[in-house]
Amino acid sequence: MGKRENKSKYAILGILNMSPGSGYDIKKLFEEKFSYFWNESYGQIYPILRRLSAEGLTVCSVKRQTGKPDRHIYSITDRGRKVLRSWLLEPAKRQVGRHEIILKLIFGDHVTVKDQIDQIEQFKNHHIRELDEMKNIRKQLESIDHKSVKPYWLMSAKYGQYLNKAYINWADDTLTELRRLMENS
Amino acid sequence: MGKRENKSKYAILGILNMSPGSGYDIKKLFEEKFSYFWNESYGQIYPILRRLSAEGLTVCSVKRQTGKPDRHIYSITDRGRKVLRSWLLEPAKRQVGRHEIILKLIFGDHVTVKDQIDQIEQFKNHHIRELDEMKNIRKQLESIDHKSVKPYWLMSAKYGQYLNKAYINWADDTLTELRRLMENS
DNA sequence: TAGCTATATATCATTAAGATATATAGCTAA
DNA sequence: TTAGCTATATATCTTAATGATATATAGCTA
Repeated sequence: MGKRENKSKYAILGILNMSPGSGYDIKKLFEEKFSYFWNESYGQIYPILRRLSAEGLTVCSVKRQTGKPDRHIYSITDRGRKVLRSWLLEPAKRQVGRHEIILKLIFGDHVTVKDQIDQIEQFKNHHIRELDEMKNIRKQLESIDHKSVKPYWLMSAKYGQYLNKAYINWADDTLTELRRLMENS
Repeated sequence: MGKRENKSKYAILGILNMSPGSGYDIKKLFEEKFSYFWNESYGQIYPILRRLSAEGLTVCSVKRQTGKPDRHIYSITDRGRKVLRSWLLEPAKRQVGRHEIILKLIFGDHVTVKDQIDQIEQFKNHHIRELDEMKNIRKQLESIDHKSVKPYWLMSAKYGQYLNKAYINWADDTLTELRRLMENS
């Protein structure tokens, strides 16, 4: 049994709880501020916004514009806040995720060790860049001084740092191993 | 542009390249040996197996059984191996993944700090258990002595260890921060 | 004997991701 | 100057992926 939940629904409610906005605003926010740990597509956002209003969890007001399409601005309702809250209290489910790099490693007695090394190096470089971005985000966050909200954003930036460091350390470890394999062959 | 790729297709080809098997075998293998970094559902496996055979990347032989449904055993072909190989050489794409725990943290100025602490503690416990499993897997791998294949499995077990340690360390860090927040309020 | 597990294939409904369609305005580089 | 890019804004379509369920039999166990 165990109903299948639409996570996007709660993610969107959460955003609207921070401040009202349009589908376009929501998408932009996910891209700019959440992209390291969450994404939403228009294919989810627009239909869900309509459904949320139909369910009374949000209300929509239309702002006419000239030249550009009208802005549909959604705000969360008290019912919406209640639904969001009960989701926040449920234990967070872990999503397994697909770690392509590991699949390729395991299947890769099929390619050369040199090819494997290239793979891992690209992987490592990606995470070095991402770690760097995380450090910048953290620096920016530490400079602002918005009580109450700030600590949570800081924690999430740290999350990114911890993870990226783990990826990089694993890559280094694996690269030494692979280089040893290459020499002994 | 940039075609959308079906990763499951390559994952399944990779499994069949290790040894021929049925859809059921493939599912079981993913659950037993890959579940920490990759999963496949029947909804993907069976249609893809048929498609692979239609494309000449696998061949299927039927083994009649009494009482149980016939076993459809798929083997990879040379063309299949070529397709797999070219995928293995492409740079592994990173999937962003949805880190529910972070969403809940950021949205959670809405629940009590105590609730947040409970969330993070559950998260931490989950990863402590998983780290433990990883250590066992690694111990088992180190006891076997299958040249050539073993190192890749070991590297993937280490990957799990590095990641789980990062999750646990982040959780500890975050918990101290949350407890400080609770005291100062 | 009722319920659970294992074997085995198959499909269905959702959920999610990614790409594209439509339309206008403003900016920029050939 | 005009062709192309970026930004604003909504909307939809296809494909991929997940999770649940259907069907059917055998063997084990409480």
